Amino acid sequence: MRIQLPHAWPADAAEAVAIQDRLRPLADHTGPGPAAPALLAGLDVAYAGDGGTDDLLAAAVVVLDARTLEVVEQATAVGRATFPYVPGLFAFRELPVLIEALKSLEHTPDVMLCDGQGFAHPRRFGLACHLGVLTGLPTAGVAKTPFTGGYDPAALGTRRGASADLTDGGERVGRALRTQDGVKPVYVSTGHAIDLDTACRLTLAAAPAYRLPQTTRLADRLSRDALKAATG
DNA sequence: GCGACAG
DNA sequence: ATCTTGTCGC
Repeated sequence: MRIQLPHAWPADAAEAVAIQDRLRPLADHTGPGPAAPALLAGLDVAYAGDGGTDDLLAAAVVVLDARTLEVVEQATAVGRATFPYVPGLFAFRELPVLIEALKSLEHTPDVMLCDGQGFAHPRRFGLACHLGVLTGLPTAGVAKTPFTGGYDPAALGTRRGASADLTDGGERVGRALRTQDGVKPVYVSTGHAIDLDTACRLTLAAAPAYRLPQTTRLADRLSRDALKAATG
């Protein structure tokens, strides 16, 4: 797919925050998004380093048949970090190499599931929102741990499909979603061009057997393999 | 002021 | 994210 990283890239945290504030209004959180997507994409990045600016990064994108969850296409890209890891500015670290991997994709996914937050972010503009705005494609964030916001554990059922609102400052920012019976929930939030119900429904459909959706699992494995191949 | 903090 | 053995449980 053809996409381009913005020419201007932040030199520091203040500039990065300014960019998030400027792009935030462009994210659509009402959807409805793809009701029956044919292609799901999963993205992840593996690192070799301490979280600093010279870490080696390996990005991976997997495109799955939404119905069978079989791999249709996959791509990787390796590069150096352009930004240190800063909570809340996570996207500036991973986006460049993720975009590179996406460029070599022949298929255009109907929705992309990101490893991290979307709207459930201190400035309501997590990685999934950023990637959605840059690509124009529907995106959702599926994080392994919560970031901004909290939920009432007592309100979260123990069975697969159970969920509880993630709220932050009285605002609903996402949902804690149980993808397997008795397993820790994942934290879903909207990225762009999708609504929370659809994001949760697709996440659940992509996670028929394990806690994490197959998109995330395969992208995670592919990114590690790519990093290992680049490192030796 | 202090602690917490997606990956 | 990454560093990592054994171990509890189905």
